[in-house]
Amino acid sequence: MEKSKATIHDISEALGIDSSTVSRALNDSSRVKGKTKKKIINKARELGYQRNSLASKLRTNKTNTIGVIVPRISRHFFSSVIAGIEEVAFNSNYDIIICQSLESVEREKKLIETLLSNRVDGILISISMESTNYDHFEAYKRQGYPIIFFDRPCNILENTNVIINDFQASFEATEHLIDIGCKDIVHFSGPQTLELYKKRRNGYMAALEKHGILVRKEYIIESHLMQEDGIESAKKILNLPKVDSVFSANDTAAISAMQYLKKKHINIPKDIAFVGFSNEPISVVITPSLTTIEQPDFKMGKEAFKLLFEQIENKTSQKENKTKIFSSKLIIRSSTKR
Amino acid sequence: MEKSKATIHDISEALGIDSSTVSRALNDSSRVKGKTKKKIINKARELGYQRNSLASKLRTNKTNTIGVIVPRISRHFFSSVIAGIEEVAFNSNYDIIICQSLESVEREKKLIETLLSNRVDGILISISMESTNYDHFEAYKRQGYPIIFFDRPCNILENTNVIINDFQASFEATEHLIDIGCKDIVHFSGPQTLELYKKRRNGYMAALEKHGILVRKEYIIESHLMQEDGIESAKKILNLPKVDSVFSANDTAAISAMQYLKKKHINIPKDIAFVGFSNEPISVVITPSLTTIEQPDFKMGKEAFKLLFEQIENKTSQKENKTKIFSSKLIIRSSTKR
DNA sequence: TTCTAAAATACAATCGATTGTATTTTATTT
DNA sequence: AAATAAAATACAATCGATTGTATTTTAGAA
Repeated sequence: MEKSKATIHDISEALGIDSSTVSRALNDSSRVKGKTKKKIINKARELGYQRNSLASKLRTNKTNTIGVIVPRISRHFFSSVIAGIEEVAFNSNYDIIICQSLESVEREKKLIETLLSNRVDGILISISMESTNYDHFEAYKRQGYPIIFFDRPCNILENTNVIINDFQASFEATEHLIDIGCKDIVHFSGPQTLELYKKRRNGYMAALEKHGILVRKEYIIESHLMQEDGIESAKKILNLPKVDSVFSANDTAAISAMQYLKKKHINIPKDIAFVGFSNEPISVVITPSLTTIEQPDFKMGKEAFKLLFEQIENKTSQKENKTKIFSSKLIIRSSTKR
Repeated sequence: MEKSKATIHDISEALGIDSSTVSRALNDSSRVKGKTKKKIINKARELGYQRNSLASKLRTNKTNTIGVIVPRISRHFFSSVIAGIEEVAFNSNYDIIICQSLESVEREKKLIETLLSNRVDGILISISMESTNYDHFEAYKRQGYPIIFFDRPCNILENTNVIINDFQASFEATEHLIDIGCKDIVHFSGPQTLELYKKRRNGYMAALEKHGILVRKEYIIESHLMQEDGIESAKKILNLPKVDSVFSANDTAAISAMQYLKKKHINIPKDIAFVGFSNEPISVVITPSLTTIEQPDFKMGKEAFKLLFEQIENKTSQKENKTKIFSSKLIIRSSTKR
């Protein structure tokens, strides 16, 4: 009984004014004039009226809502991107639904289904590590459904990605290690199913090649780059003939590896120097502080929303690839100071 | 054109079967038997049918969705609580909408309005620091709207909170400092509008009193406990006559204060010992590692959802206070080792 | 074969808001 | 006062799915 909310029809009845007029009044239409409008608004307040968005969205076939899917919300990079998205979305009068895939494709697919069944106007997504094929994305894309990928791009036709120049960033990071005199450089790499990690690995390899350093397969350690993977990778390092530095494709793995090695009395950066990726807040707090790559997270979020917004509003340009590449910045800290 | 999705009526027409039967078939009702059901399901797949949840929710007046509002998703404690909520929600076939208030009441109110207009079945919330009065919550509560508070409780009548024993935890934390020989203990406190911070402060004071230590007002430094507040508070410490330790009501402020003091060549824990609150991942990485209080975040999330679920399903017991208090655990690390 | 019960499916109203069109009211002009 | 235009408001269909009730079909019994 208490749950039954007042509707425009209750207001309509109470005032003897048609519900269409009530609707227009509440939407501030010019077709209802001041006096009537005021009466309606007052009555609405009196009855504790609150618009039923479900009905409204159903009727108008527009939700003014977008879905945002990230691997995990606790990652600083992602929460910052979300902050950027929210800022612009708020100004454009869009709501956002935040979801986390937890790196599982299955969950990712289910989330997309849910978002679509709720008829969000578009989706911003950073795909999960588990995603090995892009068929489902391709299907949405083909239907002309507005969807934009950020950070972790998706290489399908006519697709829009918002990314950084991962190759270049990794190249610079690796070159920085070479500059300080490193030769035996390990790379912590992520799943090669993700374009992102391929590019980071390629950047690493290109830097080695440029400086005439042999690329050794066993010096590229692939994992999911989670905390526990960092420890495993650190153990593997200790079994390699000679290692003087690590370029990790993310901070999380770098940091847990550093901690493991510190416990084993290995001096960082003297014995092994470290470069991470993403500039998680933790990287400045750890001792030694971690050299890493800063991404323009907030700006990426803003841009991603803007591009999605364009796709939503002018249905025309959906087929165009508008990939936007941001540049990142190497932040040099103690973990590479010799 | 492409945006116009297939509906049950399209399936109905294509097969010459009434839409009501189609609806039942897709909902796996026993009123439609195997052969018809199969035909319908196949056609649905063929047409790329996808249920319109908006219509369904509107009709049934049930969304199977709850809203979760936290101050910020990037806080480890909150993202862990959310993980707990999601786990149980998933099993109960509920969707969750994650929102962040960013500690702003205005935003918080707007979020609640949006959630309600989308007719979520209930709300889980950890209120913002800015919230000074609970009128709006009281209103929902009075309407019998299912809403449960976690971590940061809301003291209104017949309300359910999922919290830890903040008084006890703070008492123990402070006593631990006393145990290691501290006497001049500063407390970093949060806004006293929040019950939570009052309790933490009271726990601190009670411990001092128990051990015959005078409570000095100027030793209680109140702020929003953000990163920049930690630095400000650290500066204030340096102006106090004598300080041998700090009990901070959260890790964030403790950590930024520690970093500031380290730069000023103050030895932690020798000169000043530190205890934080929440066990953020960063607290174990910083040097020295931070003694802090671990909260059962994941379990709290699970419990919060369960209680909300009960309220949603048996409308009867909504008026009952079922506050659940979890116990926390002091984790002793280097920042208090002498 | 006819009748009856049960099984299967169809009909039609409904959820709450929106919106194109129609109608009524008001104001203006002659 | 009548005619007309403009302003204000009412009517009714619609969005897509659900569901109580009614009807038709099928199967089994007499």
